[in-house]
Amino acid sequence: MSIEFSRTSVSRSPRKRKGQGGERREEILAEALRLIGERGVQGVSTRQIAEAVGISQPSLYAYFPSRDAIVEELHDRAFVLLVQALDQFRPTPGKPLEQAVEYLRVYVDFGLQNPDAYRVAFMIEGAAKPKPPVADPSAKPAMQAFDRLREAVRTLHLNGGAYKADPEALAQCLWAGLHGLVSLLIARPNFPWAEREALIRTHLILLARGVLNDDQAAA
Amino acid sequence: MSIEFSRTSVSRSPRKRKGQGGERREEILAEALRLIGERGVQGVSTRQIAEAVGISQPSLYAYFPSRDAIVEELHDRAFVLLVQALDQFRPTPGKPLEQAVEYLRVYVDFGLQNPDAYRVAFMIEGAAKPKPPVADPSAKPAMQAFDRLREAVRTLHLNGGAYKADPEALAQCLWAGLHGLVSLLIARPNFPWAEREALIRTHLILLARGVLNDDQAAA
Amino acid sequence: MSIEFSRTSVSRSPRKRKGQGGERREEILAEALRLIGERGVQGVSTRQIAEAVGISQPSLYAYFPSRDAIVEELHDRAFVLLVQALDQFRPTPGKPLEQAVEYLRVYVDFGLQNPDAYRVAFMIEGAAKPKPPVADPSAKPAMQAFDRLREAVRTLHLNGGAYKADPEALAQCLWAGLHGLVSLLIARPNFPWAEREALIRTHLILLARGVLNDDQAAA
Amino acid sequence: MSIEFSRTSVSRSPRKRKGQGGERREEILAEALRLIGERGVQGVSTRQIAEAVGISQPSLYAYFPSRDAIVEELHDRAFVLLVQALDQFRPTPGKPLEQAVEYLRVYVDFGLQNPDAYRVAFMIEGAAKPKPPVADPSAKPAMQAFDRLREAVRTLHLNGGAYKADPEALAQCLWAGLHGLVSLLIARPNFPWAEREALIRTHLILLARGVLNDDQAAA
DNA sequence: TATGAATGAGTCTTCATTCAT
DNA sequence: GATGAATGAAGACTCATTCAT
Repeated sequence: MSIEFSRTSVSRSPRKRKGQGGERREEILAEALRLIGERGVQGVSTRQIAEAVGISQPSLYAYFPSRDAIVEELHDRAFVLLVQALDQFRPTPGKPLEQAVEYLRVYVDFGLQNPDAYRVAFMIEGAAKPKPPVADPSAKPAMQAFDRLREAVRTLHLNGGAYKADPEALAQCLWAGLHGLVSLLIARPNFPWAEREALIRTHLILLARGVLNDDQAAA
Repeated sequence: MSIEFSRTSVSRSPRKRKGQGGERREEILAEALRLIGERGVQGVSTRQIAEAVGISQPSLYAYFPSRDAIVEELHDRAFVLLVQALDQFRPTPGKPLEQAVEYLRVYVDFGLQNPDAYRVAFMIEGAAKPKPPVADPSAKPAMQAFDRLREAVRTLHLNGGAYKADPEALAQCLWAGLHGLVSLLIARPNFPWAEREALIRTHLILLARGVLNDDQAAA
Repeated sequence: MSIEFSRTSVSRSPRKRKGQGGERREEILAEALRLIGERGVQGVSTRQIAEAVGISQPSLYAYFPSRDAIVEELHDRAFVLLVQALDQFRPTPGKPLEQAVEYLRVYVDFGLQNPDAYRVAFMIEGAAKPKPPVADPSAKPAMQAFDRLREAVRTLHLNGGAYKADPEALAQCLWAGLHGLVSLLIARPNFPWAEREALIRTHLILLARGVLNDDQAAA
Repeated sequence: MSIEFSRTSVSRSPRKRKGQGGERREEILAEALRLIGERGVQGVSTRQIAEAVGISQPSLYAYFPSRDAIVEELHDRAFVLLVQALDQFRPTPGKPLEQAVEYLRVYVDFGLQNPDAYRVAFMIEGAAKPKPPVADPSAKPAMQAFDRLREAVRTLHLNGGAYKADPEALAQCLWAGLHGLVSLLIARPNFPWAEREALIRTHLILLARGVLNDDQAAA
């Protein structure tokens, strides 16, 4: 699963061999993401992107107003992809906990299979710009992604029992737990990790059970 | 709790008003850390550090052979500090789980009280340099920090019961869980987090219980 | 005779007032050569070159990948020019020795009329980089220049008599003799040299006769 | 034959182990010369010299007013050494030409055995400073060295016959011939030189015969 | 005699961006 | 759409030198 987007939706007529509006744009995004994966967000320059795409440096500015705009778009798209992946999940019948583990696994797999996208989405140590908080936060793809986790928590409890802890907090714990594993696996590939499959499964069960049985936790 | 070390407390002779050997060095490290917290590792230049300290750019090179050496020292120091914080923990009598929560809380508090240090230690999206793996990895402070978590898992089980899951994997899950929360709280201060105290407590209980009762998890 | 090449004469379209593709490039090379003549290879910086050309420092890098690339191009061009000069020589009828003197005079005149080029070609005290020896050395312009001297020695003997000494060694002596005079005249303009014309003529006759009559030398 | 100087003449009392006035000075000169041989005149910094000697950078300025002063002293000393070498020559009985060849050989051997000194003396592409011509040029060691060659020419002709060419010009030709070979052998060690012994001998015979028989040359 | 500290000027090079074409 | 040319600002780093100690 690579991070190429709905290039199908834009246009079809193969008039020009190259360029063709949206395609170039996609190409730029794809190369930028690839390079970011290789060298980190700050390590990628417009020069490098342009060269990788095969266009001149200023030509980038025909598609994006600035370098940051490229990164930002990749950022947003990554969340869209994550949401898509989560939404495509269809649980296999079984115990709620197993279903939850399967669901969380989608998150983990997304991160591990799209490390570049995940990096761009969650791991850029940006200038921590005090960006004016968005008017409608839920509109931002980032929030949509978190919504899924919130729903997951609700679902778990609908099927499993009442909870005591704040469900919002529980969802945030879930997110933190997932993010911790994914980000460390991506960022520290040389760490002497335990066998990956067992590690992930152990982690997910730990998290899911924690959410499911939070009544005991708060006790 | 700032990232200054005892070595500053040693120098005695107040010969020079400025500089005084190690002081300037500490000052450089402190300002560098502060700036990194503000702008990210890659966003800080030697120029900025020098200006912040109040010395000329070349003067930095009297104390450090390169910019990376500064970052590396901050990196190592951060781990040392973390280990120190963990080692200073003295449990209050009580249930093992509560003690564990208290212990993990040290990790979280360290990260939240030293966000810059934590950033430098765990959140730099380095070029992922394939640095030749160190001869004795356990010597690196980074590993020493993880050792504490490994011991924590062992302790939990000594007091609480046998486990089924790989204790190494469990320790890694613990780390991932802690890191996820700390790194997100640091990196996304604008996120609509739940009330912090409750959030942290919920998270730590979730993790500690998960480790303590992993026998059920693997069941 | 300046060190500009025919490639400048090709570009035709006077689209841009400045730059115009190759022209800027030639300008850079010309100014660099001039400055090197003034201050030595190591004494010239990209700043100075850029200023002399009237462009910004970074603009140099649109034409050359590095400072060394400029020097290298000047180096190679100097040899090309020397070879061209030697190849354009057409002997006036006369005694072989006189013809040889005329020919060697071309070498000397080239050096004295293009002191900067000669400096770059033969007198740069490089880091003596152990540059990996080129695969086909004869391809390098430097070798082509020496080939001309080798041929000169052969020609002298074809017309003049058999020799005993190694003709390769003789050619090298010739080169050394020529280079000694040219390089000293260039490098030590303040030395109380004898009248230049007489000096050169005496030197060239000495060398040519030495090559022509080497049979006696070895005797 | 290395380029250490009359350190004997300065002081003898071995009071201080190190330093002792002149010794440090000699050490500095020696290391500077060595480094220049390795990296070229412009490639050597005061930092490197100081480090090689084992003193601090500013300490150099206790012995020399500037970096250039070090180079200049090395320059002058090299000439002194060359003159010494030439003056120590004692001809073995034999033909004048053979004696001349032996004498010129001293020059060549000096250069090849002291390439660093020779470099500093004759091959630095200095800023070609328009140094105000010295009041009494013959006082400068450089001139003294050339005097020896002038005498050599005179001696050759005293023993061998009258000459037509200007003896001063002849001496300069001799110098140029010698310098050309030595400087090229030093500067281009990778050139495919003929067997060195034969090359040198051929060259010297060529030069000596040229001077001896210049009457024919001018004919 | 020696030096630790410091620096202004300078090194080469890369950056994101603009503009006329 | 696209680009060749250009640039101000900044990047890390080295230089020879000074000065108070």
